This record gives sequence, structure tokens and C-alpha cells, in this order.
Amino acid sequence: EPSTVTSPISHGNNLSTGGAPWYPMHTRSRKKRKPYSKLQLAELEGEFLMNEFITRQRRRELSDRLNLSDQQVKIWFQNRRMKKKRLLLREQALSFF
Amino acid sequence: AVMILRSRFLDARRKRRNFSKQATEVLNEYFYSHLSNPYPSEEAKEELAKKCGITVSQVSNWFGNKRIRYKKNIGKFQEEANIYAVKTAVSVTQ
DNA sequence: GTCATTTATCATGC
DNA sequence: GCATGATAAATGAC
Repeated sequence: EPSTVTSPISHGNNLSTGGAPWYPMHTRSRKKRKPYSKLQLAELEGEFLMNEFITRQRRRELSDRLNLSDQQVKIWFQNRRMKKKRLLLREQALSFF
Repeated sequence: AVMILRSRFLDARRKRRNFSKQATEVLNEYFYSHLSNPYPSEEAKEELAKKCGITVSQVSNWFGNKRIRYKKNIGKFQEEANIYAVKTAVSVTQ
């Protein structure tokens, strides 16, 4: 189910009216964000515990098993590493207790 | 006990509090006075964070939400935009 | 690869 | 009931 959704709304430049012409107009349609299922997240988190940097080999079999694209799994691990960093920084800010 | 407090702290979504009136005032003032390019630098974020009593990440979240929601419905923010436009205009004249 | 974002969704405030 | 702040997918700069 390649759910590529169109969002080609190119807001016109209306700077004269105090509008907002700043956004980088994405020429191509962007994929709609779709939350992953609990099972998918559980498997991904499990694999992340094994190794935060997944290999192409394991990535392919994992994406195949979870019915996700190879790109999605790759991106998930990138975002997950960023999340871990966020939580660590938050822990440090909380280390007063 | 401490661990429970920690787990709740780590999931900031579950203990969300609205920012103070003054903080929102400061953020909106910056946003509408930089409407042509509402992307504060890292230094500007730190200054805003200090002035508002929030973290830099919270400043980033606020601007992210503000930009997308403003873009989605400019009309809804028109009144608010005018208010702060007048504000900045007055401050300039002073 | 990181990292600042965009966008939709979530959880809460009121 | 929406407004609001934070998070989860997805993109792009570098």
C-alpha cells in the first residue's frame, strides 16, 4: 500500500499582505505520516536494543517481516537515536534529584 | 518512587502545561516581528528560552507549531498578527 | 551518518 | 469542543 498522498498546495506569495512566503515548497508530494502499529514498534524497539545501528542485512529482513519499506526502517532507527539523545539530555537536566 | 517521577518526566506529553502569559507574549512578539523569516537562530532561541523561563527545545517546539498552524490558517491569526504588528510599530517609534 | 525541519497525531488544559 | 505543547513519521540540508 504505497500511500503517497498529494499535498501540492503551493501557497502563493502574499508578502504584501503580511503573509508567509517562507516555507520551502516541497515540489514533490510528501508521504502522509502514518503511525506504526504496536507490533511494529515492539519489534523495532527490540532490534534497537540489540544494536542501535542496524545492518543492511537485518534491516531488509526486518522491513520485510514488518511490512515496512527498507527506507522506513532506516529512518526509524535514525529518529530513534535522536530520541535517545533527547531523553539522555533530559535525564541530565533532571540529575539534580 | 523516584523512578515513577522520572518516567513521567521523560514523557513530557503527559504533563503538559501551558506557557505563562508573558512567555507567550514574548514568543509571539518575536514571531510576528520576524514574519518574513520566523526562524530564530540558536542564539536567539537561547535568549528567548531564558526570557520565557523554558528550554530551548520548548522554544523550537513552539515555533514549529506556530509556523505550521499559522500557514494552515492565516486568517485565524490575522487579529493576533495585527495586535503584535501594532506593538512592534509602537516600540519602533519610541 | 546527524540534525533542524515539516506534518499528522497524541495527550492534556480549560 | 478546540487550543496548545510534545511526540512520532518523513524530508532535506550537509
